[in-house]
Amino acid sequence: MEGRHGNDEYKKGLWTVEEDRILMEYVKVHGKGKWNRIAKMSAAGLKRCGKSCRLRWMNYLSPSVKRGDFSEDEEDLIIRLHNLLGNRWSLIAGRVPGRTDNQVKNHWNTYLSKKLGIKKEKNKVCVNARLSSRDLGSENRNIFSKFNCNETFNDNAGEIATETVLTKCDSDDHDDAFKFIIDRQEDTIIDDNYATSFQFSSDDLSSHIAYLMEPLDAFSLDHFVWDGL
DNA sequence: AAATGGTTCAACCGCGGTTGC
DNA sequence: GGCAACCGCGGTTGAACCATT
Repeated sequence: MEGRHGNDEYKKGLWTVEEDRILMEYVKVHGKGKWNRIAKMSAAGLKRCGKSCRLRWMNYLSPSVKRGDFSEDEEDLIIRLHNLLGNRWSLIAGRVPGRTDNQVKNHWNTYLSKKLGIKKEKNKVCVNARLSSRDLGSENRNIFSKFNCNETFNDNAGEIATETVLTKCDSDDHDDAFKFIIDRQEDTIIDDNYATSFQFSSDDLSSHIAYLMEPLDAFSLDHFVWDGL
């Protein structure tokens, strides 16, 4: 594995103008990827590990990277996306044109989280799920302890898909009732209503439940009972 | 002017996932 | 299947910069 232990073979620290020039020249000729080859090419004369080269390109040198202050629109978008996705910086950055995950993460940690007064805390969500027989065949009712759950949010930012594993942690006397824990991302705050849906799947069954989430209020729809945050 | 403390952000680290042999 | 190389992610670090005393 690269990056383990100290390695005098490669230089660390801030990049110089000359190093940037060499890296840009390499990408111009050979394209992105195969970052570890750069240092091995003696002609390049760049004593940087592949990981460092990749990061420098992705976060700074790439023409698609936007520099400068974040606009209000960008900040609004990041806040809303963070509400939905938590600290999934890469996913968030993918929806903020020109911004990298590192930029978004830094801006959140140094500015936005303070502006919003957000404290770090684990946000586990408990869901009581009541799956009817038409969703869960009687012969399958007790054999599943975990469901893959693809959760799709929909708000003004568009549709966002996330993946969660719901772990069955309890069941009561009703043979069609289950309690699940959704381990959401840290720092998740929900301050607007938004549409969301769950797509459950296991080897032999699939179920789809859609509802409008109203944060902090218990609600139920169809055969779902929401236990709140 | 110097010392100190706070902030910013580029870069590093460790880890998990993917790919290819 | 096992292994190594590679890629990408999120958390963390620390040098540089700025503000205050």
